[in-house]
Amino acid sequence: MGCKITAFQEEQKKRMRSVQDAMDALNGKWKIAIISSICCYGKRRFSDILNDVEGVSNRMLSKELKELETNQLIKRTILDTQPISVQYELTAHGNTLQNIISSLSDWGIVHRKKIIGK
Amino acid sequence: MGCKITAFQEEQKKRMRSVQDAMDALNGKWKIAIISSICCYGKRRFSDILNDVEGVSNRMLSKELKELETNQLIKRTILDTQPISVQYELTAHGNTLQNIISSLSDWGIVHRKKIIGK
DNA sequence: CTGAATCCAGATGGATACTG
DNA sequence: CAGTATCCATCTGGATTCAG
Repeated sequence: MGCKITAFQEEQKKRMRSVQDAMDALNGKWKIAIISSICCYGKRRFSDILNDVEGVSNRMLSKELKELETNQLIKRTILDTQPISVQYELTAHGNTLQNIISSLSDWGIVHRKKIIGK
Repeated sequence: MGCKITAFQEEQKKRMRSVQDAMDALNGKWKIAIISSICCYGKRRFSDILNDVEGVSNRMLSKELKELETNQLIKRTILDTQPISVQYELTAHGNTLQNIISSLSDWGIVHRKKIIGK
């Protein structure tokens, strides 16, 4: 079993893993909205994002921001203000998401029309 | 509050919703693998996919297939065999996912190199 | 063979209160 | 302001069993 097609199957596995890596980086209830907010304004403070993203709690915002930072999609800067404020911006790597997000958005629009109606 | 930028904000909201629609359609632990399996072979039976997708249980396979069918990404056909067998294939709409999946895969490869190392 | 039903553990996310 | 800590409800997915 699995002789000639093994190499092909390995390719498939890698492909699936890559897609999953991408999905994981984008997953979580608020990540897309958070990225949009930051991307939109260039630089954005914690409390700004908290207002931009309708419905998110500070707990979840903090959590998702941390994950985005771990994935090097955003950069966190503590500003020397009184009281303290923290600024977030997309990294170069985070900016490469824009193509993906555009593709997903385009497909999502078609998909919604197809499934829900219009 | 929110006067001139309202239209812009509305655009943003739509965009975010579209991305989310796309993510929802692709989400779930096994969907990518299931789509890959079906896509790969063109037509595939339940038990074939169960073997292709390493680790999936029949419960989850059934569930994810149903969601994919609800989203009109795959077509389900009952074959008149004894015992009964069921064939799955991508719909035209499901095939339009290939671009998205390619984009995600490409980005995922870069992302993995960036984050994990290589 | 192709599922559906049940049970159960762990992950996810909301509400609230608290800290530096 | 920018989080952290705690508690709790819901969701997700695995194992197993049952059914057409």
